[in-house]
Amino acid sequence: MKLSTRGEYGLRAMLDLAQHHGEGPVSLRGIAERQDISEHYLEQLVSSLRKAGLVRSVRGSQGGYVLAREPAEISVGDIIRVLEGPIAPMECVNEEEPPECERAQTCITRTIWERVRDSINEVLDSINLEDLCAQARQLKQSSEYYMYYI
Amino acid sequence: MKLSTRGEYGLRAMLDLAQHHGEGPVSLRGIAERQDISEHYLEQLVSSLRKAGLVRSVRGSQGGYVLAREPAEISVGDIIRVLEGPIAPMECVNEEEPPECERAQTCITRTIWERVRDSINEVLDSINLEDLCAQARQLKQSSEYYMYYI
DNA sequence: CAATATCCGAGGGATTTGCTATGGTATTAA
DNA sequence: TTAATACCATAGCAAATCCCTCGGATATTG
Repeated sequence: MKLSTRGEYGLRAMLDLAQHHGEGPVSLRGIAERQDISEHYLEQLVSSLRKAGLVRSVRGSQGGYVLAREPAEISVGDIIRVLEGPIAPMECVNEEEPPECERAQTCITRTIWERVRDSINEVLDSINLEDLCAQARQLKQSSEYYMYYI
Repeated sequence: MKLSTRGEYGLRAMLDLAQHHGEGPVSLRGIAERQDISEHYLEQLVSSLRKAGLVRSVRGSQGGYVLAREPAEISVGDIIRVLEGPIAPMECVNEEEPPECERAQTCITRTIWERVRDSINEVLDSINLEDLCAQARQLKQSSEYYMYYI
């Protein structure tokens, strides 16, 4: 029941882009350094995000990536589902490619997994990148306040 | 973000025990046959459940396993956490063995995983074996009703 | 004693994860 | 033109995890 690093790194990269939103293209190298992620690995993740339409790329020197929509318009769920595939604690409740299962009609435990799936999606969809940016600003401010009084 | 077969099989085995609750020890072979699970593999799962105090064993001929508590007193969460380990979409929000993480104090995304973890636990803890038995009885009845009118 | 069970530890093949490596091509700012 | 960037594909691979299997030892009933 763990997320892989794809989701973790990808979300951190997207948050990084959100924090630089409006400042022009952000290079992969910059993200990789700030987030301490292998640049090459990150390339694979961002490629998925681009194909899914969550980021746009700007090629050439001084190029990089920008968010394809406003931070408030991109939910954590959008990002995680691109990088990890559809949320489903069991294959049998995969919303995109529901596999055949002869037990399907008589399976008691199945409704549990549906409820788990829905509740995860609800949480992930309730948080967007703007929320996370606001949280980051708040955290930064409170730590500066703390520094001031040392 | 998948559960392994440990959780799936283990829960089905526990449901099987709940459905035979009060009828004396149920053998692994019986469970394995009804649930179509390898008996040897099931043995390992049930061993964990026994060590966790969810089932009691009766050794020897005519032996088997019985639930250690009433079906209504055993939640799906109890079972899944024994077999899959503590629910945590990311290691950093593992409630039992929180790993050290230098980002911990400044990590924005962490709160997301905490909320996901809590919502999964909430769902799993809201369902117990008696609920599932009731659902199974209902399903059986409605299918018999259906058969009657064919 | 024989049959039926649980109990236990070791092992092992297949798959997935989390990268790294290689070697480019295409595009653009300066 | 040059440097900096995105873009692409393919391959490899060590480590971990998953999903069991195997071969017993031990306990209980009849």
